[in-house]
Amino acid sequence: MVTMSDVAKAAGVSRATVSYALRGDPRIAAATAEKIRQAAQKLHYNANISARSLRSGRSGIIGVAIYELDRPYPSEMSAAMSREIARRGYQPIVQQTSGSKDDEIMILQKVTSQLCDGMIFSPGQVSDEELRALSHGKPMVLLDDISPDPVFDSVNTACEDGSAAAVRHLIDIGCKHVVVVGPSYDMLLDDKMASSVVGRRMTGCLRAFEEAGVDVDASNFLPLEHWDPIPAREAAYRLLDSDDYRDADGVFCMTDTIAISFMRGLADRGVRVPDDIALVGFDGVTESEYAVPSLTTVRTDLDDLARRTLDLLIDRINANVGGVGIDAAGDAGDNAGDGLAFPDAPQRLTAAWELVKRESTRR
Amino acid sequence: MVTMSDVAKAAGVSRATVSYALRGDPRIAAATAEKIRQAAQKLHYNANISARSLRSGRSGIIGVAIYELDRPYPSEMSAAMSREIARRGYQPIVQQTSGSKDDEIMILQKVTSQLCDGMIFSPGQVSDEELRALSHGKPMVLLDDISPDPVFDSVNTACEDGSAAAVRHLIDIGCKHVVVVGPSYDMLLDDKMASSVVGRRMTGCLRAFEEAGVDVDASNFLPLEHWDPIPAREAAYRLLDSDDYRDADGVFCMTDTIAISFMRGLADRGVRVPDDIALVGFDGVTESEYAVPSLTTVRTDLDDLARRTLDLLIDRINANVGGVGIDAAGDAGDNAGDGLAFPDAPQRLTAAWELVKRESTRR
DNA sequence: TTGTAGGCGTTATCAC
DNA sequence: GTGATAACGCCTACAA
Repeated sequence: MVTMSDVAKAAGVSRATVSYALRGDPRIAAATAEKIRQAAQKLHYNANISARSLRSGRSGIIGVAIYELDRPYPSEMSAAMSREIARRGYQPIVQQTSGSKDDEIMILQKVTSQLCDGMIFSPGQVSDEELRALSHGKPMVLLDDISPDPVFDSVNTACEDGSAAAVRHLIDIGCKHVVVVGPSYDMLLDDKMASSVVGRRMTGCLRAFEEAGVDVDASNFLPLEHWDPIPAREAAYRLLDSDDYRDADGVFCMTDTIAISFMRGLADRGVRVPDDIALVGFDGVTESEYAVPSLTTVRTDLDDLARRTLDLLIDRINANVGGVGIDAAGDAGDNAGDGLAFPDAPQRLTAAWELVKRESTRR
Repeated sequence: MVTMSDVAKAAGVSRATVSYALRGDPRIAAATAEKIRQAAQKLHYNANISARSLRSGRSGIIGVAIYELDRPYPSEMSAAMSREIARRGYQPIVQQTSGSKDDEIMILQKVTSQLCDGMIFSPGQVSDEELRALSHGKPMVLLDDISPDPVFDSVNTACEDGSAAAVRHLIDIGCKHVVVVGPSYDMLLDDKMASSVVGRRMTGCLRAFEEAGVDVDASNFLPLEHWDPIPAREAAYRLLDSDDYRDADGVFCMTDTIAISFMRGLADRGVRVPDDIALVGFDGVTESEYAVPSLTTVRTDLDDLARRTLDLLIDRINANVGGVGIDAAGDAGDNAGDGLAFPDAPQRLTAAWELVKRESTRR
């Protein structure tokens, strides 16, 4: 391994000078800096991240921790985040939380919060308060976190407006009995109605029903225990087999993956989409465009999502630099939260989206 | 941040004792060790990875660097790798190489080879020799790397046998004119025929054709500049529009993503699968099961792939420890078996696979 | 069985 | 402008 000392020796200067020069400190003479850069280049020098991180607390890495890397939406989102992180001059790393709480904690404790200058996290089981403790004062932006009393910045998908648009579209094309696949009707009574993704998407649906003058009951909702392909496919059988849903002619599935699996379930029974049942999904994954029939969906603009997320995160990272530098009196990060020179209130943004109309609702 | 000193103070011992105890060194008395563990637990102590890595060169992290995280196959593969890495007690991190050579180099230089005890890499543009330099002596296992003179261990998909099975299956169900989508017929003259994924898959196809007594010419191959959805969809139009392929009745696409896009292209023109044209893919992504019609495919067993990959990698990591430390009596059982302090020759394994027959070839 | 001490490569605080 | 020098938190020979 070639270290800073090697570069210093090659350039005939001290280690300190190398450090300054490579980091672009203006105090170093241009000629010296150039000489040092060339020496570094020739030796294929690369700063040791562990050493830098140990000494300065900064690594140049931004971490993305996400649930289920093997599903289309999370993986396309991670890819978009990775690209945007790289574009901002940071190194992206992605981690899979697999949905278990221990896993999420482990990842944050062991890797992300230690190694990363900032984190992008899609919280599953861990509460905001726990996250605060796990973040070690490092900046973090949450995805689709709607907790009533937010601790971190977050960027959300357009749950309400998007879902409302989906249901409205089904009604517009003439559906008389629209069924929403995902939530249970009982959800209405749940106190998480306003603070969870499913609750907010359901709220959007209800708004659309109401605006269209449609009375809603349990037969407008087909609950899904897990938002996975197999239960979603079987949900289609349930819909077809139950008297409650027999005249259903329009279905809104809360994710594209559910929609595509549901569509497969309909195909298993020979039900035609959109002729017999029209179908709308949510997310706008690539797969939705290539399905047969292609899927109408509420597409989240992932590039916009990534851009907004990194705007927030990098602002916080830069703010932290100023803060940490003066931070001689221990880790004030926590207790000074409501004080002066400290971060403003958590922001909450929504990513751009659009309803993409395709064959599954073409009538 | 709570350091080892804090734990030492809380437990009333020295830092060294804490280090030994937490790493399970048998020299520490059981009672002392337990006391230390409890103190660490209570203080929520977590070893600082940067410090550990700087001092010992080991971080407990294994990195996966892969091309295009937003495609189904790579993302499902990364997820399988992540799970297996975690199962072995390491922390997984995933990075997207995006296919550019600079990117691959950057990732290896700046992050992976520095931070990780071992790497799993799916090489795109970088040659084996360059990789050797970039690896900094850290163990690495390559995926689907078929270079004639391998430097690293690798685990491959069953390119030849899998492709042969795909083509054979199309012939078995009665296809008279099978077209392989992906490679160009000119590939045969290419010197990378034996050392690239596309070349080896093509070799498998040729074997199946030959065994079936089918004469092959350019009309059995439909080249694809990029293995992406849009060109694949358009390839279907090309197939239908060209006289060369007019009587094609069976198609083998070199990946599932190509197959599904191609199938979409056929649907655009009202061509029925499998009635008019039968279709086989390669990979076995989840999506292939939910497509309509469901896609017959050469499924790679990703769990098996991950298992074999980590068997190789962790062996090398442990061997490296033996080499680096002066650990005389160490677990020589593994590494000192053959030869001296030098690693054995690169191994090359193939992941389990199966031909999954589905609707797209049901006749 | 446990403590002491030195150093991993970098950055930051001083002098010069 | 540049160069010594001291940490950052941990690991590990060696001493006790």
